[in-house]
Amino acid sequence: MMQNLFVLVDCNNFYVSCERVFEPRLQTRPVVVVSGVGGCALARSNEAKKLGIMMSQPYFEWEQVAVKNNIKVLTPNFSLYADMSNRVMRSLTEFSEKRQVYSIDECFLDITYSYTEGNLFDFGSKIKQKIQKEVGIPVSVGISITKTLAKATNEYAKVHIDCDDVAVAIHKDEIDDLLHKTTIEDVWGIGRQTATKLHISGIHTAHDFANQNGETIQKTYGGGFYDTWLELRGTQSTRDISELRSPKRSIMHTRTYGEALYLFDDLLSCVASHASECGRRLRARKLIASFVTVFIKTNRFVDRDRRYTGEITVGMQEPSSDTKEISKTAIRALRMIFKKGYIYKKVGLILSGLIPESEQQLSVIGHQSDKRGENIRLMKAVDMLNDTYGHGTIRLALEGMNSKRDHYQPSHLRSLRFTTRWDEIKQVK
DNA sequence: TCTGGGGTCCTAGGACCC
DNA sequence: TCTGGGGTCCTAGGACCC
Repeated sequence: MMQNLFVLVDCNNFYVSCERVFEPRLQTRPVVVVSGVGGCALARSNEAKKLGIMMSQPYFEWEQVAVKNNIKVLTPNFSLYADMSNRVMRSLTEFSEKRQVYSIDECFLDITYSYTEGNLFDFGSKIKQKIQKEVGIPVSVGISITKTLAKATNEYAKVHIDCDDVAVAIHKDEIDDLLHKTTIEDVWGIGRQTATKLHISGIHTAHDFANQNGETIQKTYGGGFYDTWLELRGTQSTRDISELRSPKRSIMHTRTYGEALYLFDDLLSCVASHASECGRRLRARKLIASFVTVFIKTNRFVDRDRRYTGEITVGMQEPSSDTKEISKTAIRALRMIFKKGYIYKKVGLILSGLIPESEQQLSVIGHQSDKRGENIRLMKAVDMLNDTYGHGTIRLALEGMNSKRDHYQPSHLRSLRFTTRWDEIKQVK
């Protein structure tokens, strides 16, 4: 039987690396990209990691460290990252036709059939060099016989400096060694909760886990973990790994607000602006939605008796991408979950039951479908104007005009959109 | 004072059917 | 006086990922 071969290419400290491509002065300085002003750490340069800043750690906990060590703190520039990601992924097509873009900074290549001869380590190095040269982003490469093992191999390459960011684990002894050196929480698919349970059972490494009884794993931890168990043992699981993954299942927009929201009307304008944003993304993908989920949450760090989460999913009258319909449904949902007396911090909206626009049922005849045609033209006009003149130029009256809750992205900490905006292109003096 | 946002999948339990 | 069992679908919530 032929052995499968998977490559995982993972960009190192991706957001930070993108920033450094366009601002070489940041090359030697510790850099952290945070989720927003006063937010959590999303990406850290190696220097910042060494200073002890943890992933997702809130800014106020490391503010002192940042000041003392002259850390450059940036808010994210997602249009830049998305564009850089596309460049990386495009460069990778040369190495395999079977490619799965797993996230903005990770890509699996299935080279089972395309890879014929030569040293796999050299193959990995070639990938690394090409991406560095063409895009300027440093990557790590892990190669093994299942995707879960390729993930672990990649992690190994990142941690062990002598690997030079490339590692291969194909033969039994190599895989055994890898499993011994991989702690259980570093296994792909095993998070904090499960890791805690496993530690209690005396399972501390990937090797311990792989040597459990499969049936016990399935019974105790569930089917998802059985897949992980199989993959660590070198058997490809049934998890779908093809490029042709199912299309998007949901679209969501959520926000944590700086100020306290306690009136129904406060939440109403949040929900309305989420509806607009979700509608815009929906239309950009030429989809219509069947269900709207609304949730409202109080501060999760507050005492239990002051905490509340309301969440409900409501069907649309008919699937649609019309912001007004989405908003109407969302407000109906909000009425069902709103409780007076709580201080809300987070409001979100999720659209699901997504269907291609082209499959819309023409359910109603007469004036209603005329009206629908009118609405579709209206939404197109709104999207066009907002694309041209900026988000929020045209919005629903409910979203409010002068609200502090406007979708204001503080841009003074954000780098320029070098690759997607002519007026922000990098200038050479 | 301060603690992100956008996703997917699995499971348990209830409703309902035959 | 007794009160099956299997299957499916839906929902809420949890766990995990980046």
